Amino acid sequence: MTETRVERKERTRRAILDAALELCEGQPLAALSLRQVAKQVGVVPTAFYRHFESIDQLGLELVDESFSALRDLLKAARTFDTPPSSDRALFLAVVDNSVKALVSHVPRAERHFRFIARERLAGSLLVREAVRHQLELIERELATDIARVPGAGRWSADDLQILANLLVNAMLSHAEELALANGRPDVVRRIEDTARRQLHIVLIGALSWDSSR
Amino acid sequence: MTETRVERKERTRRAILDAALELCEGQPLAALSLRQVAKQVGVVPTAFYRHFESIDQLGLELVDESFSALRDLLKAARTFDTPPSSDRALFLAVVDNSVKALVSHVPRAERHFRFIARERLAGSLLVREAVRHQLELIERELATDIARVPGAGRWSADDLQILANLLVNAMLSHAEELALANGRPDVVRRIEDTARRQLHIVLIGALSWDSSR
DNA sequence: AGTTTCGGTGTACGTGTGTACACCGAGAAC
DNA sequence: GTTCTCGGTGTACACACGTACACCGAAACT
Repeated sequence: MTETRVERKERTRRAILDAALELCEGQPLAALSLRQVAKQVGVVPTAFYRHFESIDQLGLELVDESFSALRDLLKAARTFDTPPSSDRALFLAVVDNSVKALVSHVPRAERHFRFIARERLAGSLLVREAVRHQLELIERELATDIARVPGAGRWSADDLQILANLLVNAMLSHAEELALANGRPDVVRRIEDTARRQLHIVLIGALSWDSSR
Repeated sequence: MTETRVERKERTRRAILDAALELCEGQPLAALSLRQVAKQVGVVPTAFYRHFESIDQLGLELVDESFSALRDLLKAARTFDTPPSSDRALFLAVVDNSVKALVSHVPRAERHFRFIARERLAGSLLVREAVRHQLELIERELATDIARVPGAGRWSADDLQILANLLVNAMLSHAEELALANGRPDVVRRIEDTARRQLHIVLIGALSWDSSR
């Protein structure tokens, strides 16, 4: 009625995305059928094609959705108005901020992260590549941020990349655990603590690491 | 003929497991149909039930198969006839041995590891739990081995667990990369190098980490 | 006011699915 | 040599699937 046509279209598009995300819980996207999604939305199967040309395309959409907020959040966690002076203090602050960002954001988009965890290695080729691409972006952004800290000269470009990879992998595995924690406060706190300590260990190791060894 | 009945049964059982593993490439186990597997084996669909009561049970079998050799290999990589004297030298030797074990073993069971990577987070509840259980065993075994090195007193039980978790997660992500490398020698070498450096960084960090900080 | 656009409908078809059931035939047990 | 066991067969059914096609009706455009 008072609803314009594009609004209406956007609404059922969202409904399809949400339905897919919900029906996916506990099974991979590939095991999901068009008809299940359509039924959940309350729409006839063929209507699906008005919005997505395949389940795969829907998957790509969900991947983008899942990462868009997170990447900004992580980058923000590494920018300071007045950065700590020593390398060590700076790193510890970055770890704290990043872990806090993760712990606060993941539970707010739990279903999305469970989706990512599932599809990262089990999804179709296209979806897997999309996830991998996003993770590489995060890794690269982290590497360039690390390269900017005053004492970063000690690391070669190779080692920077490797360090960033180690950090992102650790964060990823904790994000996956968080997404499976169902927001239970004690579990979340334990994961948070583990993540912080692990990242500390890594950065302490990195600080006494010399690429020209 | 010259083939006994149990031999024959074991043979088609193996054929079913292999067929499942092969058909699984690029899709999750849950998206696999009984009939596809049966056709691949060259057997009528209902014959499947003579060996497994469900695809899920077949999955559990594959999980056990995948891990049984690896765990022994990793434990062996941490036992020395004459262990190095300093903590640091010991750790570096352990890292080298473990990485070598991984790099030599994973490509020999590539399909199994791709299977594990896929099912670890995307499989059915039962399969996921089986994988998680195996990983926890590896983690625990690593933690007790670390606890035995002379200078391990510096770490609390908590921190030991956390350290082992960090190491296993790093190894896991590299094992997954290896399994996807399709044995391409340059890629394998790069992964091996990355893994070794990352584990070094972690252990250097751990060595200058004090639980009572 | 008349026409076009387009999200959603309803029907219909061929195919693949899990599984129930009766059956077979050769190796094992007696 | 007779009987039993049991891996594998063949048929059959009800169901869910993806998708092609013609159609509808209201918003959007002219």
